[in-house]
Amino acid sequence: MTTTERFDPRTYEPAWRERWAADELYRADDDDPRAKHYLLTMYPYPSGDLHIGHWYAATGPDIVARMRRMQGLNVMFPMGFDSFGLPAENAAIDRGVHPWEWTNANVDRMRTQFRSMGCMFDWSREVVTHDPAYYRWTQWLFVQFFRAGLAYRAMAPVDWCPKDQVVLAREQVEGADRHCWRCGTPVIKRDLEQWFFRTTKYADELLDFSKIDWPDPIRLMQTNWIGRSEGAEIDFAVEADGVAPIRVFTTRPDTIFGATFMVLAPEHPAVAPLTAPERAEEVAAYTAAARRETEIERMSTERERKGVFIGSHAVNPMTEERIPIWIADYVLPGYGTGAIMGVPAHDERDFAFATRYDLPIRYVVLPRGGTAPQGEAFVAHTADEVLVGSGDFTGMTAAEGIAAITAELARRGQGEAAITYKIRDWLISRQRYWGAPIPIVYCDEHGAQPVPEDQLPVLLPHDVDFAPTGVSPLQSNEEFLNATCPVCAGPARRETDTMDTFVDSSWYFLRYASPHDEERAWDSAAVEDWLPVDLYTGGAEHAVLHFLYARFFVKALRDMGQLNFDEPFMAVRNQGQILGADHHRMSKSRGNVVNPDDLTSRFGSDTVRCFLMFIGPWDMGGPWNPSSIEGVHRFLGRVWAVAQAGPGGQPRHVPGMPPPQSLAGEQPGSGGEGRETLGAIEGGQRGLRHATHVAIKEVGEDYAEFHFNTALSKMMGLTNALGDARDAGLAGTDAYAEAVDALLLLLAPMAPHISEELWSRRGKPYSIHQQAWPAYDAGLVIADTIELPVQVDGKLRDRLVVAPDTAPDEIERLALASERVQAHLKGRTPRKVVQIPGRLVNIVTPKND
RNA sequence: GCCGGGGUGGCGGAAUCGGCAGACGCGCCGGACUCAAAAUCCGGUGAGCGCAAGCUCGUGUGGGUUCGAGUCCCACCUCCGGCACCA
Repeated sequence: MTTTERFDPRTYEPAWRERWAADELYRADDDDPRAKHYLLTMYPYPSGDLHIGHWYAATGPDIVARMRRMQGLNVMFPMGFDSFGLPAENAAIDRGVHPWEWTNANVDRMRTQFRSMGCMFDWSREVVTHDPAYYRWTQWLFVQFFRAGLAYRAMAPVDWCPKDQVVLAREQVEGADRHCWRCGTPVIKRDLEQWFFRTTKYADELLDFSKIDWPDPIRLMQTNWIGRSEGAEIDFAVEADGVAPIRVFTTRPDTIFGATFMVLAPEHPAVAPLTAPERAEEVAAYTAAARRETEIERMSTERERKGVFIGSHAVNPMTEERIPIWIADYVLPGYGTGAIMGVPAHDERDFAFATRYDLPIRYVVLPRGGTAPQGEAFVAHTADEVLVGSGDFTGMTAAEGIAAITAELARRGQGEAAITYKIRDWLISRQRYWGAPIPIVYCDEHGAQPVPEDQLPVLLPHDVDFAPTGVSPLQSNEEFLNATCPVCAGPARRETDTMDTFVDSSWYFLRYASPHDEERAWDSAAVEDWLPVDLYTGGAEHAVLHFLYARFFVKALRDMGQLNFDEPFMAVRNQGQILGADHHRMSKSRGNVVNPDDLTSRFGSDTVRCFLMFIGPWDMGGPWNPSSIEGVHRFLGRVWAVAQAGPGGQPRHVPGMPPPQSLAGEQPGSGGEGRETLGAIEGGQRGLRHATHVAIKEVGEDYAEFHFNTALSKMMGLTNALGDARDAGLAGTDAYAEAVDALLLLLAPMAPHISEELWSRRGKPYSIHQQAWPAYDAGLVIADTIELPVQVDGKLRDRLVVAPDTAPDEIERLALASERVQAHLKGRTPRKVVQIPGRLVNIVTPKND
């Protein structure tokens, strides 16, 4: 060994990255005999530059991937780009750059930036969704969905973003003001013919999380989004010739005796035939107003619960009473049957409506022995409510009433038990250019026909007019428009909408298994070997978008016989979001985006990685505050020093860093007596080995649980112990060498460069990233002595230092013998002594008086 | 309004099958080195009282259970995220 140079990551980091890449160190081989392990982190949208959030999101799973590989698994950790999407098209409109050029330039730049992170991505499997070699198969999948009846075209009231000039999926409309997820503009409703995927078919199965290990918040969000409600559908006859009974949905059939009116959504098909002539004008005005109103305007009138009586009556099948039929926009056309029975006594919305329009309110379910409340609806529903004024059903509990009334209606053919869901089918067509064209042609004779599979991909034409007009730019290209009907070979028109980019990302994780296959979307053997993904990481903001769509895709493809598993991702972990220093989401417009390049050029990649992992719990994120990055850099500098300390307690001088041990053992009060690690050093090599093996155990456990911040703090602890050991003259010992080797191996996943560099300098075989993960010795994890706190009445009064296996009787004797304990006992005899083995002793004094 | 997650030193955060609150780091104070500075190293650092030994208080607020509560229970306050009239 020669004199250690100054710690400067810039001198070795790029060289190691080049060597790893040249050696294809991270390539996942299909034929590798070790157990396959598929670890995936969400691929990014190529917006232009990598920002600090990308680093944060990728470093966590990279650490786990590296550890798993050291633990002997054949790990695949791929990366790619979700490269279709609106920003590319907006760049074309704003700057006149073609989306193809813009996107390719961004992908190239971000790929380079990604490589500077030192992640173990297997770039040989890269997937880029705007590549025709990829979207060919996205289109092929659409055709399979179409043939399976899971893709269909329908006229529907849809959410339309007036700024982006495009329809949106329900999942892409956010907030109380119903704004576009991308640009924030409030959406409006339009009736348009659109393409849908039949996600509702899988509503029930999507509620089943029993096979997967996902974060509770995501499971809850999906469960709420799917919104399963059990109840009944009930037919109400109407007093009008030739009009069928109106079917309502309710979760509370037990309250039917309190149904004193009916409300239809303004869009309900029975409104027209049931509107009395004298009410026609008012009904038309109300319906037109409801159609015209934006969601914001509807919100502002939310509490008013306005509606119009349409002049007809229905008959309550239980009371046989005539009840008026109203329309109101608080009844939604797309949920349930678009019609409700109004039970004002037991529903707050119905109550407000009945109060406004002076409709009868009749309480039919009450607490046992209770009386009707005044001025409010009674909506409680527990085992303690009973039916009143409900004919033969009076006296039943609410639960019994639900079952009995549903059964009676079914017996009469007037209803049945029913389940409804909030989830709607996924609207996937977009009136934009930069996406995979929907592979459909329209023939006058044969209607919508899928493009034959051997004609895929339907290529995006280069030459179109990007100006947003509300119809797809593809309509401006005549050559693209004209097609041939696959049935009759006659002239046909091509579909010009493209697919939602979430379709691309609903199967990209399958493509990684065989990314270069030109014959099919994926090689079944490879997919069966690698899939499902063992562990997937990404942002929780995709809870009801990507995370739900991907599950739908896998279930649908399973039923088509294309896949043999039920869930795409066996385990999911969500990272938190790094916010700007201003506590707002990072965005170019806010100017709060942090560029990692500035940091890496100063501190190197390892420091930035470690710092990001040290900020706090990985799933929490938080506002950007780089103030403590220097501390993490100093830590790596200490690792650099202790790993290269020479034997004989004479650490080498590090140029630029004065010898840190210059005071050791000479200056009172400066030798580290206050250090917690001193106990370890006093125990000599055994103490250092104890510290080493505790670290091996705990760092491994922390990594596996994504607790990177505490893992790093424990490695700091081991490094400090090494510093003390060096200062105590242990630098040449076996225990010291073992501790340094262990520290480097533990650090390798988080700081891959410095660990490789120091490993190499210690003359160890290349590469540290191919070494086995260290094992700990359980015997060495146990300390020689433990310190037991001694409390009197729950307050700390003294400490005992004993061997871990000291008998309880002996501990009690020692505790009671303590002078400080005796001082607090003041001669009293303890009432009892509580001992928690290995944790503490508490001496309880007699109660006063 | 409904659902979910949080509130711990000056700061980021540790510690929850109830058991030494504040690990680790930042910042700050003091010291070593230096002509000086930077860098580095060593020590101190929750608050109050005390010369000290030590004592008291202290995890959003108010109650409770317990030998013992940041952790459990009840009632609140507050911040963040999700949903948006779902019958």
